[in-house]
Amino acid sequence: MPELPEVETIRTTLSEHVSDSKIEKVKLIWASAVCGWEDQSFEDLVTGRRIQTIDRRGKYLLIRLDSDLTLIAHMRMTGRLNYFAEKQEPAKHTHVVLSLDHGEVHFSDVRKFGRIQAIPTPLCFSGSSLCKLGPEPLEAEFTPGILKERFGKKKLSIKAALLDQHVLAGMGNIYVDESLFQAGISPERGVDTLSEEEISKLHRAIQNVLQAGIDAQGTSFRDYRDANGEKGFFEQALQVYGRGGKPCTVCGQTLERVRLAGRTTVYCSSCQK
DNA sequence: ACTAACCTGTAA
DNA sequence: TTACAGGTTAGT
Repeated sequence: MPELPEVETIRTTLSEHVSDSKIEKVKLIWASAVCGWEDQSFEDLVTGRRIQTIDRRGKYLLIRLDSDLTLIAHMRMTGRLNYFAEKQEPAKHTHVVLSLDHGEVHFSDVRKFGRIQAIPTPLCFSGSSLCKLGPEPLEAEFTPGILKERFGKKKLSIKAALLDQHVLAGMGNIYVDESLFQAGISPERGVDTLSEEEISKLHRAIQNVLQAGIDAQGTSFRDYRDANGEKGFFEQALQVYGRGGKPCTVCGQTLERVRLAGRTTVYCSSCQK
């Protein structure tokens, strides 16, 4: 489900409620959703800790606890983190309940792909999947030159390259298709065929689209909700994702729907070359 | 570089 | 009944 804008929205909406809260109790309804550290269980590590801040890296949430512990959470397709001010009976598909000194956080996930892993903070970027992630697309250090460098001399479609979290962190199927549309580049193009100008255009499109997604609090095409259970409204702004067979909003031509890099891909063969 | 696997729900 | 869904990983 969530890509960078959705994860960022969960981060901000959850932070508002839980910063400086103490986790008094951990209830595991489906224990495989969590992972402890070495021989210490998730419950033992987390119980009694205080939540400090929440960071984000790509599509990962980093929930910083005191005593140098971090919870690395990934929502995958349908994961949710919800905050409730009052004690709640866990809804269907809720796997973990964190009882705070005020309120509760519920982690739920219909498809059971999402995970929350407890790890010592100093090991966050060396001992986890975070260490190999590509650059953060909205940070100042991310330039067209860096994007070109990340593509290297790979022999990949631009669609596959942008979906690869080691190339660039945080993009998923929605925002890749939208960025390529805005840049006027066909998803089938090989990364090695892009000119400097096209890479610059793509760089700008990526930043525009992701920032617009954050401003709209994400895309709730299906399941996505923020920590308050609210939908995002970027769906209204989608130009291509989910619009295969419909007319292009710019030129009116019917949008193509193909399978690329294992994912459904929608684009306008007239506007995107 | 592609496919299957991990899961459940929904829509065709 | 089948195909497909916002993701990632481990296999060919």
